[in-house]
This record gives sequence, C-alpha cells and structure tokens, in this order.
Amino acid sequence: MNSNVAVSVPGGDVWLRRLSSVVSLSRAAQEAAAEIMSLGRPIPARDHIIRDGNRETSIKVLISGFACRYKFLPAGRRQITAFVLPGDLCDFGFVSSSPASQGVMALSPSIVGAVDVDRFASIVEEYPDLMAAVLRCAAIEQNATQELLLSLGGRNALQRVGHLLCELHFRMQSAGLLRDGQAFDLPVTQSELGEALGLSTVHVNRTVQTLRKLGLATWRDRVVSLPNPPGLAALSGFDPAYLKSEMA
Amino acid sequence: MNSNVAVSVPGGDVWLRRLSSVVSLSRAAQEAAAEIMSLGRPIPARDHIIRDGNRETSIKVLISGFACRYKFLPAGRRQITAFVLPGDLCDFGFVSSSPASQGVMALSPSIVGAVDVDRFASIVEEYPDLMAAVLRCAAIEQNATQELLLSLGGRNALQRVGHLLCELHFRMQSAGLLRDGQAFDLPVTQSELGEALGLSTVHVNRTVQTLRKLGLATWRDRVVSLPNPPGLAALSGFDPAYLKSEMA
DNA sequence: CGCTCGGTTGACTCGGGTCAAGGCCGGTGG
DNA sequence: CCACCGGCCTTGACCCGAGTCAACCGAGCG
Repeated sequence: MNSNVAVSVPGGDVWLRRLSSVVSLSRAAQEAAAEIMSLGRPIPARDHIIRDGNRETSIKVLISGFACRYKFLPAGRRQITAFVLPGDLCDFGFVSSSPASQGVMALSPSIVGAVDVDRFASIVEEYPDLMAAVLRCAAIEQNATQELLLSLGGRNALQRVGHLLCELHFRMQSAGLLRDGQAFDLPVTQSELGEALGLSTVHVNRTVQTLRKLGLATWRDRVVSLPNPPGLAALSGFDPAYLKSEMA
Repeated sequence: MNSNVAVSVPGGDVWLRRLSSVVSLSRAAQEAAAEIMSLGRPIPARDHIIRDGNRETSIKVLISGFACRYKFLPAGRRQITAFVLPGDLCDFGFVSSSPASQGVMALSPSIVGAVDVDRFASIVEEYPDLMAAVLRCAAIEQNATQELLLSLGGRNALQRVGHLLCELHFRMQSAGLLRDGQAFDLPVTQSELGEALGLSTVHVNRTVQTLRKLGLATWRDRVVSLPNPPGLAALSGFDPAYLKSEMA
C-alpha cells in the first residue's frame, strides 16, 4: 500500500528546529537528534501514518506535508483532534509505552521520519535533554487539544475557524514554513476543517466567506493569507501563549 | 485563605490504588509511593487547588472530594476540561517542568495530598515504575480530554450527559467509591456540568430529566444512580477502553 | 467524455441558547 | 421563631445559529 522507498530528507531540519524551539540543546544532542532522523518515508495523501490501537515500534515525525490525528464516533462521524505539521511528532504513545489511542492520517502527500523506540531510548540515556524536549512537545500538544476543546465548547463558527487559522499561521511561522506575504499552505478540504471544528462542510464554507468579506482571511487554492492577523486574533480570542514552552 | 492544617489521610490508599491500576508496582515501590503521600490539606469547596500559570513546586493528588480543571474563554465563559476524582493527579505540568496551563478548583470540600517535586524525582530514580505509572495516568488523562472533545464535536446533549455519567460511574468504580446499588456521589451543580459539556444550565436540566424519564439515570440530591448502565452506554456511545491502560 | 470530488448556494428545519419567572431549600440575622 | 436572602433547580416562551437536503458548477482524470 504505502511506498517503501526511503528518501533522503531535504527539510529534515524542521525536526531539529522544533526541538530547539522548546528546549535549548547542546551541539552534541542536536547532532544525535539529527542523525537518528535522517531518512523519511513518503506517504500519499489519505493514507494512514498510524493506525488506531497499533503498538508502534518507532517514533514518527512528520518531515513534510500535512497530517491529522482523529478518532471515530460510534455514529461514524470522524473527529479530528489535532493537525500535525512538519516537525511535529505523530504520536506520543511511546512516552507511556501505550499503543496509539488514535489514528494519524496524511492529509496531503507527506514524508515521515522514524526512529526505533529502543534506539531513541538509548540516545536519551546519553542526552536527557532530548527527552525533556519531547515531553515539552507532548505538553504543548495537550494544550492545543484543550484549546480546541475551548473552541468547541464556547466559540461560534466564525471564532472557531478564525482561531484555527491563527493557530496554524503561528505554527507554520514557527516551523519556518510561511510563504512571503505571511501566507501559508493549507492542503485540507473544507470538510476536513469541519471535522476538526465540529461544523458541517456547508457551514465552514459560509464561514470562510464571511471571514473573507470581513477582510480577515482569504483561503483560495489551498493557500491561506491573513491580511490582518491582530484583527483575526481579537475576533477569535487567539493568544499563542498555549503553543509556547516556557524555557525555565 | 485555605486552611493550613495538615490532616492524616483516612482514604490515602486511593492514590496507591490508582497507581496500581495502571502499572504493577513492587512492594517496595508501593511503600515508597504511600509514604511520600501520607499527609493531606483540606480545601473548601470553590477554592483553587492550583492557579493557572503557577509553577507548582509540589505534585498534588486529590485524596477525597471532587475537583475540576478549567480554562477561561476571553469572553468570560469557563470551560471545564476535566473532572478530578480521588486518586487522580491534579496537574501534570511537572512532567515537562512547565507551569500549570490551567486552573484546578475544588468542587466539593476536598483533601489534597502533595509531594515536593524534587523529593518525587529522587524516589523515581530508585523506582522507575513510579514514573511509568504517572506517565500512564497522564496518557489516560489525555484520552479523557479527547473523548470530551468527541462529545462536544459530535454528540448531542443527551449523549453528552449520558457519556459523562458513564465515565464518572466507571472511574468512581475503579476508585472503589461506588455506594451500594451502583450509585455514586456527584457533588456538582448542573451549571458546572454544563460548563464541561458546552451546554447551558437550562438544557442540562432538561436533559437530565429526559434521562430519568427514559429510565437511564437518576440524579437527585447529588447522588447519581444508573439503573441500566448498558442501555446508557449504548445511547451515548460509551466504551471504557480509553480509560484503561494496557498492561504491556 | 463522463465521473467524481470539492466548493458554492438556497430553502427549510431544529437543537439548544436566552430570557424571565417561580419554587425550594438552607443559612443568617433580628 | 420567623423573615429574608441567595443558590440551585425547574419550567415556559421565544429565537437563532448551524445542520440537512438538494442542486449546480468547475476542474482534474481515467
């Protein structure tokens, strides 16, 4: 199903960049981290990266592309619980040696790097800061999930979409993936946005149009640009604090 | 503000029980865990246990009572992100040495045990299983948050309330806190339930009544009983798998 | 060339929010 | 002992944000 070709990683530094944004790493630790994540596997859009309930033997990092974590309701509806951007870990199950509690799927053609958990464990012995970095990433993850919970619990459609766009803008910026003019790629369907935000496709569509009319966001041909970030942040109550890690 | 009286802990074993339900601990590790958590501080209802943004110097465990984690929307609405039951850790910030990203408040008069993080760190050196147990608890926490996200994203009011009651029933059972006849204490107002489920107080009220009429749940005088647990689970799509840890 | 997928639009419906008022305690002070 | 008051629960009337259903368009593709 998936291609098994290993490819060298052009943008492999997103992973290092991510870790460093969260904990300051020694030169040696950086090299160790970079070395273990040097190869990636291409994944076509809509393919699973991790299957729900699977006990993964490797730690997976998105190198390029776009992915999401999700769970299914018994009714059949899919709820997206998080978007995975380049540099992000796909699943944190390994931290507690638990199987994955949710699926991870590529939303656009992606490249995924992997490290064997045992190998990682032995590297971590030598560079404990790496583990600290991973735990920080997990904490930020958790914060993001809770922020989404806030959206579903207390924000209306306009604020939800606006808030998500602000978050993605911020994270893409951190990952160094903004185009010029502050725009960024959002290779996702409106229906998928709705699955994350608890909105119907139709209503996502109308909401996006309202944002455009308000001059707060444009989303065409899979590219989002935010002409007035502070305005959008104000409308949607976005405060990036929850995405930052306090360097103690 | 809070009373500073330290009290001996009658039900201090909920903590041990919780850890053991998640990882099997050696006798020595059990004793170490029990010993560090031998005293608790009483907290009146509505008092803060942890303030948002605070960098906690101790690890706090709810010994008895009932508490919640929450965040505020800019608009002023409060979103409860989790309920904390006896035996549960109040906050996991210490795992990544981050400050608390959310507040924790007692919903009924409670007793909270605490261990200094440094002390805990040194105990963990000797009994790594304890850390494993804590990480498992954190993972389950995360699962619960996501399940709440599923509720807000895709379940209607009846299912949300039903699902939450199923979850609390299950967790109270695990903690050994069921009364006879499968009933359990729920010392929470309908308004607070609404703050967790993204519903107005009024609608929570009507929903609870509907559940009673359906013969699926009764909630009177702060005591919940579920005459037909499988029926309620079916209605609300409850599957306790997400609350269990797979003993590898 | 026709099919499918994603985006767009309109008409209609409804679950749940809001507002407002009343009832039932338990606590407090005169 | 009683009057009062503030939480919390309850109920009714009304309204609106968002879901649903259905149709259409354009683009990519086998």
